[in-house]
Amino acid sequence: MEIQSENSKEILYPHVSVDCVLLGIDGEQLCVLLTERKDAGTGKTEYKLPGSLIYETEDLDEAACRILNETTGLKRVLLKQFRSFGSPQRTANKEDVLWLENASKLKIGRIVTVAYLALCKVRKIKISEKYGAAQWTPIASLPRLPFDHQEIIAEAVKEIRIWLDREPAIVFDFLPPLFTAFQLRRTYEIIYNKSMDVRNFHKKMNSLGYVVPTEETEQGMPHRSARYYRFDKKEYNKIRAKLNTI
Amino acid sequence: MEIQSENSKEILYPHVSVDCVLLGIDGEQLCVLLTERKDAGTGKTEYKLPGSLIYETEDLDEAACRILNETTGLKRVLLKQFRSFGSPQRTANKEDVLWLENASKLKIGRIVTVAYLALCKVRKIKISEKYGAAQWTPIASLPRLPFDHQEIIAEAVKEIRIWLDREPAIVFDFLPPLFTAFQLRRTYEIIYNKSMDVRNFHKKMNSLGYVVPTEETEQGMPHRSARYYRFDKKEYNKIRAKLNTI
DNA sequence: CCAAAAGTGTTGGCCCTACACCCATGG
DNA sequence: CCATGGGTGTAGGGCCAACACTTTTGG
Repeated sequence: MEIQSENSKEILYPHVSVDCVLLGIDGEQLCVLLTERKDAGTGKTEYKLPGSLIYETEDLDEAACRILNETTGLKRVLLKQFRSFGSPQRTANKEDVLWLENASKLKIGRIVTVAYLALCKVRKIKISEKYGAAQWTPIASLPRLPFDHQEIIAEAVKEIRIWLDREPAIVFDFLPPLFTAFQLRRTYEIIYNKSMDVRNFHKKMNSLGYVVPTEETEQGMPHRSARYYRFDKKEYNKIRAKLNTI
Repeated sequence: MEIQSENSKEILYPHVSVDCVLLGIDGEQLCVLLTERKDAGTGKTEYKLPGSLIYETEDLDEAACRILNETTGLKRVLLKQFRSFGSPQRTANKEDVLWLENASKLKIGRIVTVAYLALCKVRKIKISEKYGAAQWTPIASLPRLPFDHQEIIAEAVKEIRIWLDREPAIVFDFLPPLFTAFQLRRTYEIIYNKSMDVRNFHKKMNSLGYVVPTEETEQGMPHRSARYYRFDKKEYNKIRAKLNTI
């Protein structure tokens, strides 16, 4: 991905946007990061997916990284393009269009949006003020959202399971560097929405090779302290590389 | 998908296009359907993926169906959106842009394209003349292609395996209604690019439940005649439905 | 009767599932 | 000492991979 000059970045391309679905786990729930927008008429606070029109000279992946960075302050997060949405009905709601026209200072007709997906540690998000405050919201209790953001989120939730099947390493994006077996298991349980057998989970986890036990343990629990594990990325990549040569 | 009036169909949206990668198996090779385009300058025949700008009031899936129909005469083929391509470099080649401007009568700047994938029986394609003649070309020996069509095809080939893993029924889109075990096995071998054990393949095929033997056999072979099998879509959907309720 | 491809069974390994008890810690 | 969650082993079943011979047919 190349660095763009500030100049070329100033021209928006008002036909294509990028929206980012950032998923995270907060306690017991799968959450999505929403940013605030002020309603043009009522001034009421509403929420939307972090997203923006793309710039004239910007690649889609670049735009997604930029949005992520502007919204969360994060860089180097693995973003995956997962689907484009282009129904002419997307801009059927006049309030949504009006809001976007105010925000972009451009006449908006139809917009095709390219949706990206990323997994995050809920704690890591720093609130950037460029697009207003960001907020983690449980998937199960979303507010009314503009455009087809509801549908985009629903598709994203379906997509993470498929993605996780092919790239198991991404679960660790949900977790801190040191995590307990319980945390990892609970993460899987929340994503796949089913409970898992504790013993089988331990066996599987230990057989993987890239989830390695540390000597550290959780402190101050009212019961036996849990061991911390860490994700060994080098080992993971070694195993991954073998797969690709088939 | 709704029917559009002819009127609204006449206005093109010169910022987003849809390209279709139709894959088929011709004898021993994986092939892609390309359409002809005349080079504006030299008048030389060149090839490209079937594709077009979208119309103002057309959904992306609709556009993909339209293109498929205009190119091949086929309807009701399962098309899957698999990725969008939006590098500003896509329109770096001036010849490509010039050709598109002539074809569309519109000023072309940047274009984001949404790529679709479908599997076809090579025999079934009727040549439609709206976009020029269509031609099956082996993936292994593609000519020079405009824009980033080469990259799109490469991604499509990666994508079918993933798709096939999740939706086994799509192999039958490659095959005639009656097919031999050999044909089905060879289809898998070509797609996954590895050979398979004959006995294990038969066992697996027979255990599936939705590949059912018929009483008909291949005739006129200089050896024992092979049984024809058929795909039982009802049975497949029954099994599929069970999966989704988990 | 020969060449060429169709069709068929068995075995062993691996992985997944189901299932119950003891261990360490804090209060 | 008790309540709470952490951590462990084993047995059975299903699925996959490896492997060789007999059958049918046309020429």
